[in-house]
Amino acid sequence: MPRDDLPSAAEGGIPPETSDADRFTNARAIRSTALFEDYTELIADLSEEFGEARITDIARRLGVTHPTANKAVLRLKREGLVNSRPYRGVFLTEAGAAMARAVKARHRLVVRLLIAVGVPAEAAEMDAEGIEHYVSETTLRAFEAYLNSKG
Amino acid sequence: MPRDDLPSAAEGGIPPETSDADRFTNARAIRSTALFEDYTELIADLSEEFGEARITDIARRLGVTHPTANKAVLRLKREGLVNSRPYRGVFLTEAGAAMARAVKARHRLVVRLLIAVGVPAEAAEMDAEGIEHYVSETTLRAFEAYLNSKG
DNA sequence: TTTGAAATATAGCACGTGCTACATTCCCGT
DNA sequence: ACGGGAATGTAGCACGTGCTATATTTCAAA
Ligand SMILES: [Mn+2]
Ligand SMILES: [Mn+2]
Ligand SMILES: [Mn+2]
Ligand SMILES: [Mn+2]
Repeated sequence: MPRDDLPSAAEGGIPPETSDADRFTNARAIRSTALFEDYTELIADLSEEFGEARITDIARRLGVTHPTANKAVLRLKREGLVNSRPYRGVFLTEAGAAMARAVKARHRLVVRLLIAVGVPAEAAEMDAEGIEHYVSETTLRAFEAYLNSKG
Repeated sequence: MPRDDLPSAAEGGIPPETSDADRFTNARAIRSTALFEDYTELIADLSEEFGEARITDIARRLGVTHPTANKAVLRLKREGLVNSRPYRGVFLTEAGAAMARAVKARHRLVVRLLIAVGVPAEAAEMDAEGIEHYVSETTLRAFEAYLNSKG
């Protein structure tokens, strides 16, 4: 039977529109896609710079070892985000390229917003790498509106 | 030997102050502490509401199963952030309470900042749950300054 | 054309973070 | 005081994300 020496968490509160659990569940879901977002964005950058994305370059840019990058690329492949053949470069699929575009746009917008509210550029760049993944469409549009309403 | 049919990533660029790898490494480090931050903040909330934090309540608020919460609490304990005895509640240590205070302050500040730049309250609450963990001290101070410079 | 160093791949370890299934303990109502 | 349902704990699975060590492949210089 439920305890009742202490007030139950289930009773006594107006049911909030968004429960705590919803927020945390949302954050967990995003956490599991954040790595893919960073990879696709990076692969897009490398492809533009060098014409292809090599495992070694991916690993060095991310600050991980090659085996880690290689394993991640296999997961990206399984998810249909990249194409790759052994000992060759990694290339984004259409889905991967679409993700890369979205992530890059978000990344830039977050940095711009942070700088606009007075965050030093250095810190803005650093923090944006994590923040970007958690910014919803709604928030993104608000950032855009805010930046447009300025100089 | 290095390829040279394509320009190497190592050459040809001014060494940037903060490398890409630094940003990603920083984000990875934060990701590994984000869960602890959410737990300590939540345990502080439950302790204030009910006088103690029970595993079941923690699990329900986070939207995970009890075994998951239980295992996480064991990790928190190992890290010296909580005290707990079998079949009893979970209590923050001084270190845990300090973390909870810092995280809660950050959480609130992030929500306020988001709302201040025009993000709807609902989205601000949702996004802040992920964003909060990646906001550095520098950025935090910038947020404070920005909010003080407003009504 | 041979060959060796760089690049890439694979094997296997550690640990985190989730789950389900099952065991144990607690404590309220009777 | 005791019986049973709720709470808590534990075992074990899956998979992600990192690592080191080792094997394999590629390609440009000799
Ligand atoms: Mn990122
Ligand atoms: Mn990014
Ligand atoms: Mn959080
Ligand atoms: Mn929080």
